[in-house]
Amino acid sequence: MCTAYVYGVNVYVQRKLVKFDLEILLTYDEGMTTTQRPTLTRDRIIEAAVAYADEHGIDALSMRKLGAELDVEAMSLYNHVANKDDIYDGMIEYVFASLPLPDPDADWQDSIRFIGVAGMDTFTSHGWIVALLMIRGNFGPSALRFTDAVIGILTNAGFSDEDAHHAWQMLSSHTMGYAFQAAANPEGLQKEHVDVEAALTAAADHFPNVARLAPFLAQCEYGSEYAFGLEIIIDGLAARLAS
Amino acid sequence: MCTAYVYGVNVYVQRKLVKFDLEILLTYDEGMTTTQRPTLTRDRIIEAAVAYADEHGIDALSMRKLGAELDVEAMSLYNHVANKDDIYDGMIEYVFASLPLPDPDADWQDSIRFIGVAGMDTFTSHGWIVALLMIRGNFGPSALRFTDAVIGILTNAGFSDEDAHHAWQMLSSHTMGYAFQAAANPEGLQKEHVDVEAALTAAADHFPNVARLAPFLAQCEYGSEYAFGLEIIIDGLAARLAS
DNA sequence: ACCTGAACACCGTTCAAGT
DNA sequence: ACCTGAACACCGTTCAAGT
Repeated sequence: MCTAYVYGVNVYVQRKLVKFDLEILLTYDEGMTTTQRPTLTRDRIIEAAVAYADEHGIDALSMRKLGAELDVEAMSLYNHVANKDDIYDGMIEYVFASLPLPDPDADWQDSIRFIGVAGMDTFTSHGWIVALLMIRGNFGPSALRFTDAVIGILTNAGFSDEDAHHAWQMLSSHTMGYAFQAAANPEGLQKEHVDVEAALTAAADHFPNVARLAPFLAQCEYGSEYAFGLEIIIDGLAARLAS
Repeated sequence: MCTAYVYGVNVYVQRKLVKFDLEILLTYDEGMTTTQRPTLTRDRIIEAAVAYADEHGIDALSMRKLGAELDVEAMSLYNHVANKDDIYDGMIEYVFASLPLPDPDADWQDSIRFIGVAGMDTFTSHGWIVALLMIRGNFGPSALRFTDAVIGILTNAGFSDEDAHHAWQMLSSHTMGYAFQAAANPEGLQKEHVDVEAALTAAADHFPNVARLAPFLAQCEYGSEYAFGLEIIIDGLAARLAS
């Protein structure tokens, strides 16, 4: 891609690794007689991995393809990253670091709502995160910072430690459950899968209830479904707090 | 493993593919002068895949290892199964087929509770199912049968189609969310991961709330947490039904 | 110090050749 | 009809060799 590479003359070009910027960089490179590429760093590798997984899915991400994306042999990655699991951990950290936290003065219910909706947004825009969390867990600093903030909101609201833990488990399960459903949604699946609505209506004889709800199931808006359930959970927690 | 194999003289030995039975079969085989193995079928392949994934995890499952488990070359599997995805679909079907349905005369709240707890049990005893559902979706006959039953319970209880859909999404997200958490739980993760409780308490300076809840987080009983949340959801749905 | 090519031990899958 | 061995195009990762 970069047509020439002068060894030892690495000029760092500040950029994000989105496709658009990448093209600009390449155009820029080709205009030069002596071209250079930005030095390889762990951060650049992680960003490239996130961008690649966003576009092609996590299963398509390989060390060789990631290297090609960065204009480098796969083996060069190992100079900046321990192994592929290390890249996975970096990707998880990257996503959790991007989660916003609410205004500390806000009411606990508003805070929980804000965090929930923002988290759901982030997780659905990086559909691979659920799969990654299942393999690697989530104990990086950003994940801990996030967990700490939510638990802090709950205990400040008056929940006991035990109830705060209940609430945390419930909220995170609700969020991960919907993020999972959104990611496992046929739209997100491989194309070779049969059209779902057709499959559902075809099964009308044996599964009348499913057939009747087929329109709802086929065009489910997970974001608003999530919000609907979140209100029920918040109400339930508030009732428990009041008693 | 089977020392000799007389071509064309396959005697089917009824058995389940659990380790114990396998050993019995092998002992039996070695005692015979002319040994035989059960004919290969799709069902036997699926059962072996489920047993293998239960024991070694879904990532360790490969066509070659699965073949070895069945005393056959990997390529023989393709005579009974389209490809690995087909095996995945069979494994999902196998799990959903094992889900029990409640007494049709039971109260809707008891029915939902029964289905939820039984589902959570099944999903946690096959920890790989969440990952598989994320790759392949769940539109086999048993999954549809299960979905149909739950929706039927809700509509019989008086929920509108739209509210039944809301409730279904919420219940399945809750269940998949907890199944996900249980599967992503450090106990289920690779051993090389750092001891979580130690990591949490070490982070005490920066994350006081997490540190305070460390005991709860480390020894979380997902089954009872699930049941706790399920009650809140059922209460919320009942309140919505009453209004 | 960082990048690379060849190599190793694995994958899923195809296909012609066996019985 | 079913099983197999060799082969192909991929993996993650190691390591000695380059600059």
